[in-house]
Amino acid sequence: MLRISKLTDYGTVLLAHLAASQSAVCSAAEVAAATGIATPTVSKLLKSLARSGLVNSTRGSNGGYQLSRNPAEISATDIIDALEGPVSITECSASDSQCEHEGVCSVSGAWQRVNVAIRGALDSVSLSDLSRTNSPTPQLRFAGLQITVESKIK
Amino acid sequence: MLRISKLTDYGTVLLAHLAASQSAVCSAAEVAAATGIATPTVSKLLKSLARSGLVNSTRGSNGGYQLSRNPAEISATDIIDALEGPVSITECSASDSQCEHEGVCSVSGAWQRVNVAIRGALDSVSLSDLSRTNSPTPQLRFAGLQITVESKIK
DNA sequence: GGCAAATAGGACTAAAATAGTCCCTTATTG
DNA sequence: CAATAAGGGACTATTTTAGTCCTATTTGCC
Repeated sequence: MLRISKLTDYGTVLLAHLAASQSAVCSAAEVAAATGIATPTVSKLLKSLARSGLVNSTRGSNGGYQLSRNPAEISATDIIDALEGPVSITECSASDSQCEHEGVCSVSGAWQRVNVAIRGALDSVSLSDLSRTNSPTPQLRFAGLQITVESKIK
Repeated sequence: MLRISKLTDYGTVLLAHLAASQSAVCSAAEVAAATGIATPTVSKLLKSLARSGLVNSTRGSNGGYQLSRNPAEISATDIIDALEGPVSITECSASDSQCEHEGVCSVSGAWQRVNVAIRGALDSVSLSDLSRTNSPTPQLRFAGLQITVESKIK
């Protein structure tokens, strides 16, 4: 339902923990203990985050992970790109189009506007925003509809 | 990956067809024929759209569906809400929270900003925007990253 | 009245994406 | 050279999404 995956949400929690640890090197096991997320999952996520350059890894004894840059310089877009691939609101891929409806579809064009706008929204939120302590979740209303916005991991 | 489901994309195509049919009543079968989407699927989607009030239905012989209001007054948010439930970027539900990580999670708060921003973006796009004829899909770049934005049904 | 055309609703199956675990390899330190 | 920790990937399980089908109800028309 237009939402990020659980793993991406977990990933944000991990990054927030690393941000809080202020450049100290944390092992996957430490992060798992601190966040309550299962160790193999933490391990998997940190590996992905390392591959995409959001965290630096050190191998060997006393090794672990640390943020590669300042939390203020890591955006929600960066995190989502790292863990789910590039944000794109609709699915079919330009290169190997397997869509049977070519020539009939009258839609496609304007989803781009949506996509750019969403990307802009995501760009404007940084990891430091995301890791601020949890104020009591207000119930927002927007355009008359209730918006439920909670972290999976609350 | 932060994308709308295929069914929602189909739904948009159906609505675009109804918009093009200028208030004439269209049966599910007609719409299916016109769009190339399988009849049972079209039927299912139009039922949902009717339940959420985006289209009006007439039963019986010569019955069918038509838009309940002007295409300019139907936003992307309306469509997504109707077919996927309310937009919310993270998952856990306020009422029956089953999240095991309570008290540990430092994140949750700011996803709200993201969510409101996304909702704003979606609100700014109407069905009439979405159904404009398909200009040759440009390859956008945004913040250095390639954005792939295509309709599943192209 | 009776038949045909449509939607309403929901049950069900199939397919795909997501989540989660585990094993083995490689690097580093003491 | 033993212990610690990340790297990489295979694999399974779970959940979500997609898609189909069946039966009931409503309406128009002959």
